[in-house]
Amino acid sequence: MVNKGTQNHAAEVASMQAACTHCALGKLCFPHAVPAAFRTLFPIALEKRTRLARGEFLFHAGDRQTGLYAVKAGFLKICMPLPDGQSKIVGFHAMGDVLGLDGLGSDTHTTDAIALNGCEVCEIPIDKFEKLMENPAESVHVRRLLAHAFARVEAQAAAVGTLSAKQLVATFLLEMSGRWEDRGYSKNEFVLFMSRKEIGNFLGITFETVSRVLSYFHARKWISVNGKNVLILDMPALQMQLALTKAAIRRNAEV
Amino acid sequence: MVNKGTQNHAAEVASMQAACTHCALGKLCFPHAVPAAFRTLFPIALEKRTRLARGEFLFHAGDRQTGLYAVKAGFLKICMPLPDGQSKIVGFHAMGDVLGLDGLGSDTHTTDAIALNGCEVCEIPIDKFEKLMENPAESVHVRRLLAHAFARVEAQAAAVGTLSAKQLVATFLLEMSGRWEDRGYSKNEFVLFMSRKEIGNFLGITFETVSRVLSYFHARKWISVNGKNVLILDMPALQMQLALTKAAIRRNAEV
DNA sequence: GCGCTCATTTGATCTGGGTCAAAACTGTGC
DNA sequence: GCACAGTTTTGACCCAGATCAAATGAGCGC
Repeated sequence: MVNKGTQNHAAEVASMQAACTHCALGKLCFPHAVPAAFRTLFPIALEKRTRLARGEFLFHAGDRQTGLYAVKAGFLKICMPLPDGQSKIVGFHAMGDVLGLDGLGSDTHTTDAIALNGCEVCEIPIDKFEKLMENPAESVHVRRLLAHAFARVEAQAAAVGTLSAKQLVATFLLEMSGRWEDRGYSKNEFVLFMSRKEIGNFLGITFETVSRVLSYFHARKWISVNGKNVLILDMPALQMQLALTKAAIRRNAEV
Repeated sequence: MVNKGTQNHAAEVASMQAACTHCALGKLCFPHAVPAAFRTLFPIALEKRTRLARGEFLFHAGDRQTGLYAVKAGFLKICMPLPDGQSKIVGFHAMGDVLGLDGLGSDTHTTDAIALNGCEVCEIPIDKFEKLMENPAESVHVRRLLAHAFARVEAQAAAVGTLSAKQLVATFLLEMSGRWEDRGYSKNEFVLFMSRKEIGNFLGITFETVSRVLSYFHARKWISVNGKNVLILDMPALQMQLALTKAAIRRNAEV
């Protein structure tokens, strides 16, 4: 784990309090219904701001949990190690997302968090976090964060293994679009911050299929793709893709 | 929602306190590291014990959350509604499992919970629950429950969409085996409490494929299947199935 | 710019598992 | 017991997406 900037500690914390209180992330950092109290308390508890280079790990699966993290800038992927030594990407995270919640169950991270590019990440050490949790208001807040994360992953699990390749890619594009929109950027034009291989790994299909589906959407003029740059031209057409569930599941669903 | 036995309320609560304090479920109810305090507090907060017949809903997706539930007896499935009106099973639950955590994020259930057979379920009303959460010890406990649920679903999401049909069914059998073992029953001989269709829906494959894979395992004498009765004859052979990840993902994994 | 590596696209073929069909089995009500 | 509906098994065939292959493009160090 990288750990820069603990040299000038007091100054750092002071500047961070200022930085976070007026932070551009605002409600995005710990995004759901942040109580004002939280935003004032949280920066005090923060001790480190970490920088990661592309490919660096924020934490490893199996690491003892030392803190919770909020992404300040850059992108990370969350990878679940598989029994055979490979790993599966279970999520992508950007500015404003909270990482490390998976460790709260067992004090040990169950996933790797890896920077996709240069990242800046705020950390709240676990002991400070636990102190914060003695305050019922903060505790409710984190409980909601966890429950949201849980519901989101459950929905993701339902989608994978149910949808066809076209539907998966369409869902993925719409999801990315929504995320950019949430962060105040265009929902129609954005940059994919991960490779086709990583998309394929995440969606459970090959990168060739990802590429083919993108080309297919492009040919229909639903999107325009140029490398990692995506322009969404016909959002409704993409949404329409989701209307029909893979027949296999449809048949099993009549339970 | 069924709601029996509120007539003789005081007596019920009293008997329940006795019942839960000495409950046969013991550590199984809210299973992870239950603090003793919890077990004594929880029954007081419990107000209802609900009985469900096969096919009845404990709660519906979209329902406002009124409580949390612990399964006392019987089996339930958790279903996620899909955009096209079908639904996907995202989990099966038995004695000792806690249901309804998904609602804590938004006060609204995101899934249906449906009884697979006659069930008995304990309920803790949400207001009592929130009162309980003012106690930091209880709040830590629930945070751990949530984080565990999160990590479990994340692992499930990684498996589906990564594994082949044989691996999925093998994983499923091993998972069931482990659950029965946790509850003090044989890990080698148990009854599947759901239909092939439900297994298929859960794993994202057709029920025909589920049936074929079970026959395949049976033919190899790794298991013996007779309807819903399963006898595991060669656990290592099943575990070996998991050693190799579906090549598609293996290739994407070299990221 | 050049050479190298890695990412992406596209084409050609193959296959696991989906689809369709039918028979056997199981349970339940009468 | 018998009739009926639902479940499970098994077989035959087919297709979406995996696999294999090859060409093109993009990024980067020198």
